[in-house]
Amino acid sequence: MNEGECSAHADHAADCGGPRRRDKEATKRALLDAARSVFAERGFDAATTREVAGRAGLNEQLIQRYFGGKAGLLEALVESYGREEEADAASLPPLAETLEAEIEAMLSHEVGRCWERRELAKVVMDRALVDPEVARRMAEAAEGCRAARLQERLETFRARGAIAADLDLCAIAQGIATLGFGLGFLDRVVFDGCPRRTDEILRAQARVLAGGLRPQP
Amino acid sequence: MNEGECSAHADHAADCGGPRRRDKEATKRALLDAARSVFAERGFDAATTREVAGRAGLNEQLIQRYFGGKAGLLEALVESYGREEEADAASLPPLAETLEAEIEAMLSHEVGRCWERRELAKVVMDRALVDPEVARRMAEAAEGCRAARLQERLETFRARGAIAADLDLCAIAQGIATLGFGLGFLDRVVFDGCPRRTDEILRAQARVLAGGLRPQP
Amino acid sequence: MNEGECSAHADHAADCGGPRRRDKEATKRALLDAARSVFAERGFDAATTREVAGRAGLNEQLIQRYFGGKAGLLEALVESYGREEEADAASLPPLAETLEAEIEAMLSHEVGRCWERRELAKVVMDRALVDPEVARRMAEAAEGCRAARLQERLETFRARGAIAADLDLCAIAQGIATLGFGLGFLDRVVFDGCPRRTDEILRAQARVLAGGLRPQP
Amino acid sequence: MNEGECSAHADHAADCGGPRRRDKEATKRALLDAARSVFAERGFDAATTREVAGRAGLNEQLIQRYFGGKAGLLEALVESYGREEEADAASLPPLAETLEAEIEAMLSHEVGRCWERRELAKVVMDRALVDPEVARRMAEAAEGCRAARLQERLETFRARGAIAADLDLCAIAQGIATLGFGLGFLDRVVFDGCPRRTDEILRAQARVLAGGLRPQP
DNA sequence: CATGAATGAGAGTTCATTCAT
DNA sequence: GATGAATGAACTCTCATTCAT
Repeated sequence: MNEGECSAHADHAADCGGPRRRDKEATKRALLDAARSVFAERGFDAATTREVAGRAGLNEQLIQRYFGGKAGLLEALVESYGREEEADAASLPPLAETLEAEIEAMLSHEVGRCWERRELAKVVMDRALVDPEVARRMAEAAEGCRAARLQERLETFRARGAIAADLDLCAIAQGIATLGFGLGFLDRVVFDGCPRRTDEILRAQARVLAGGLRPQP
Repeated sequence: MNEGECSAHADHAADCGGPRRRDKEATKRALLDAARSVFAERGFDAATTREVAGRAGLNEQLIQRYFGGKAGLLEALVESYGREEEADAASLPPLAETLEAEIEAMLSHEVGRCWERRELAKVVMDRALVDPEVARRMAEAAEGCRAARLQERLETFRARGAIAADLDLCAIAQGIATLGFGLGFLDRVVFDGCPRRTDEILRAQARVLAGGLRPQP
Repeated sequence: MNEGECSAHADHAADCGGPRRRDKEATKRALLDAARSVFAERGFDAATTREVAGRAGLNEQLIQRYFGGKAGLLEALVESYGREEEADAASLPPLAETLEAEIEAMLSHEVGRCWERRELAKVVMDRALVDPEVARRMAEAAEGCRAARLQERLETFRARGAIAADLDLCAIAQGIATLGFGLGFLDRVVFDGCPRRTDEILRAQARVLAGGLRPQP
Repeated sequence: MNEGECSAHADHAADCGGPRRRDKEATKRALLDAARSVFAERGFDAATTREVAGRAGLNEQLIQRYFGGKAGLLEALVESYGREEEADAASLPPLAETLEAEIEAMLSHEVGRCWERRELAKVVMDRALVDPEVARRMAEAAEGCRAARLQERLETFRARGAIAADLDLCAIAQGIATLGFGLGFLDRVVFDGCPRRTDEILRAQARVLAGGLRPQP
């Protein structure tokens, strides 16, 4: 509680040089963390600023100060969702050896990411259901980042002759992206599905899809 | 109770002279219709019983009387979702000629149904995000009805020799079901995607999947 | 439930000659009994007509029909309180042999009556606290019936020379009446006092009062 | 907190310029005063927090803030009743010269106190009628404070030889306490009796009781 | 900068009652 | 005559937010 002055923030201890420096950023981050957690648990509308502040161990008033209110907190979270999606698209694993391994890896990666970001994803989906603007941004992240990147990678395989020339890779990439999100977010996060079962489904799909993409003799 | 006297009331229009009174079933239906609409639009938590009653053209208190409150209204909707899913599983189109046509038809059928039931689906998804019990029931409906039926139909095709013997059809059916729901509910309903685009994706997937399922020489 | 037609009313079976005769009076009585019980238990304001009707096994609407509403039910109870007080004043035990025995008997009688009528007394007191008109009628019953009767009996003892001539028997009778009601209603009914303890107090007071009333040499 | 700055606030008059704000203790006191008044007037159940806040000239929400709701306000009042009873028992007038004067003084003191605390007493009695726990606490205050103190004083008179040795002074003290409360609260406060008449009754009782307590030759 | 005090709006629910069957 | 349906009013309480210290 009272070791120095920045002790409350367990992780990003960073440099607390000045007597009260950087508290502002740490406070904002603590509020966002708490909000993500509370919003995910209760839904945005049912969540209260009191609980958010309480979970962050901070005064309720700071939400007003730093985010202009509950809505501002949400906006910041939605923004961070978009940013993380972009960041993630830039850090994909290297291309796999075979097409089947590649599809499996992409699906698996997507499922894993949905799980890691499950709180944020729940918050954003919760709002997307009622706020078209949020839905638009969520769709953009899905299509612009995930599907686009996926398509690029499939094009590479086509260049190697592993995929039939007459297929609409854009549509196929979108289908696979939708499947990945469906498996990762809906089945695993929302429906609390068994991870092993998801893996089986994912592998079966990868095998069939790879088979279907291959140029037929 | 008996035929005649306002028995239909499909769209609670005041088509029987006086203010639509003294018809318990019609009243309940009107409230459920209004609730589905309002809950889908605003989300359950943000929706108010006042607006539900207003949209139904009925007194707010009747929600308490017939459903025991706002929560009872929701419960009735969630129940009706499950019931409709079951009913739907019993009224599928006949098997298609080719495997590709079959997969395309099933995906298309699922997408269409998601669109027809979009309000109810939004309401249930909205709750599934915060209430594990609702999530469980939603998952059950998806797997028990959709995927199971799909698997049966694929088995028929396998019996005809159109599908390789060593494939895990259960996992594949689940994957296709997830894809269908993803395309129908997420892409079309939530993300407001273009119907034609969804169709293209759906057809591309059907073609690739059918190709991949076929016994390889 | 269905033995004949008047089976529901256990006590006043009386003559149920006609097919539905006397049901009206029995219904009113059943409602009053239930109301007395519910009002005493919860207080008038917190009691609901629903519970009253439920406890009587009758339709809520009959309260409106027969008593004009919840307030009418109360009015009927307050009236019956006054009537019972009067009736009681007319059926006192015969004069005791000694003055001490007489005072003890009167106090004891009052305490017993408070206990028998405890529900009704609670209802009336509950209203007397907030409604001056009810308070007036309750005071009238106390003074006009109890104290007046008590004074008469003390006068008889004075005529026999058992009470000093210069005492204000009216004031003394009122004091004893107040004591009796205090012991019977407050101590026993409201404060749930032990009956034996009340008896001891009552006997001690009777002895001291009788001693003090006796003409001093 | 400290002296100066609106420390008194005896009658929440806006005597410190701005609208009586930012003074927690004064706010709580004003709410309690208003609640006592409103609850006494209407009864707890019929009273509304709106009227309490209105009479205090404060926002309704502060009742939630400081007392956790309407029930908390009541609890605070019931507690204060117990505390005041105790405090009062510690500040009795000195022993009178004669036994008769002593009994008269005690009765008179009790009646006076009932009158001063009439609002609070009505509130507590109102609840004691329906809440056994409140009744228990009220009985405790009556017996533990009033009767016990009275018995002590009578013992002193017995030690002086003014009271017969064989009398049960505990029972007699309880009887006199009940009489005092009956005269003060029931007759005067509830039944709105005439103060002079109460005095007459009280004096007559004191005379008779004193006579009866005296050792008989 | 940070915090306790204060506030207005509004939600769900309960209740006694009136309306028609 | 009796019963279910319907209704408007009101209440307590919660919440996000603004005001001052």
